Amino acid sequence: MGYVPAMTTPMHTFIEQMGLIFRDDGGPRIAGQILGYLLVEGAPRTLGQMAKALKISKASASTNARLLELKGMVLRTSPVGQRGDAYQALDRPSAAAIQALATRFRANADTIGTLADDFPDSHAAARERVRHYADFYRETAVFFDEWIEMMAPPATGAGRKGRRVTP
Amino acid sequence: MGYVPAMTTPMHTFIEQMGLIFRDDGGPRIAGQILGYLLVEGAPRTLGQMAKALKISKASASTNARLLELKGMVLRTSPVGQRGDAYQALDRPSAAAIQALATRFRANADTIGTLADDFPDSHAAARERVRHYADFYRETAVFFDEWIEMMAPPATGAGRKGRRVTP
DNA sequence: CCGTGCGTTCAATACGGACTAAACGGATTG
DNA sequence: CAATCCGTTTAGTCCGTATTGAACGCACGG
Repeated sequence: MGYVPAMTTPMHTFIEQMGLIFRDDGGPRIAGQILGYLLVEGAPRTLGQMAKALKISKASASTNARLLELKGMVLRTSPVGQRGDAYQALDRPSAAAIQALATRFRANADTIGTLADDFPDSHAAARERVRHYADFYRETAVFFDEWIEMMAPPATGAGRKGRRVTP
Repeated sequence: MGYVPAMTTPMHTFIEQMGLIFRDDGGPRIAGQILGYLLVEGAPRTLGQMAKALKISKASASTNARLLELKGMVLRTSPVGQRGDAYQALDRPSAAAIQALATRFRANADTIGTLADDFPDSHAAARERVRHYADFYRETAVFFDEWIEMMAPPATGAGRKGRRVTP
């Protein structure tokens, strides 16, 4: 089969960049590319479509799409009258990312705080330092939550155009 | 050489946990351990001390300590009358981490926003979606900055013992 | 029932990056 | 200078994990 001349549209560049960003965040590059692809497409896309468009295996598409779903950045739909599932980018994917960050921070705060409680009195100063550290984590988690809430107005006006899809 | 019976204090557990947290954040495990160690110790410690305490090579200690310094989570001091440098945990290491996060978000927002501008009119809807995405990044970065500022009262009292080392 | 299309799971591979030992360079001390 | 003592650089190893091809399970359609 002949070459596709590797024509690179701005959309391609964006998708590639999303992969890099995701990678820098410590995640799989391909998950970022899928998110980018779904953002560009807008409408739901199947695993087969992703695989072909991004030149990856179906297995990789499946794994990473489910990862995105787990992170709450992508919605999985199973439209009636269609063979398989389909995935679709959410309006505000990064909100879910922040949410996850808040959760992790809270968990870290708890873990560290508990450990600090075990410090013996001989290390009272260290115990204080570590507790402060844990406190910062916890307070930051709270702050994140407030930010999420502020950005996603649930009902009371001020809510951009983001209408809520009644579940 | 004889075994050290692997006696594990709560402090050790904390240090180990810091390594795991750092790893989950996508960084080198050892950098987290160093930060944990410095938090426990409180006072400045040299590369040699870190290497021995954490059972790692000097090279690794050097590399990861400098990484922490780069991230602004650790302070490098060169006390007069001492042979080498020493590192010391900052009062609020995680503030620097958030700061870095804000910077990355801003960079991401810029990159994505620029790429979106290149989208042709045939993809106007996608362009809008991507722009929204970039906007969220940017606004979140601003929010992070405000949070940092709120947590670190710059001059007006409350300034703990953190005197500034005039350079 | 068989054949087809789909998503997931599994074992194997490839790749990247952490970590190390050893060499290097620069300053200090006798 | 010679002898150390540091910190950094370098080249190489090792380990984790992303990614894949192939096998599997399942639902539908003939």
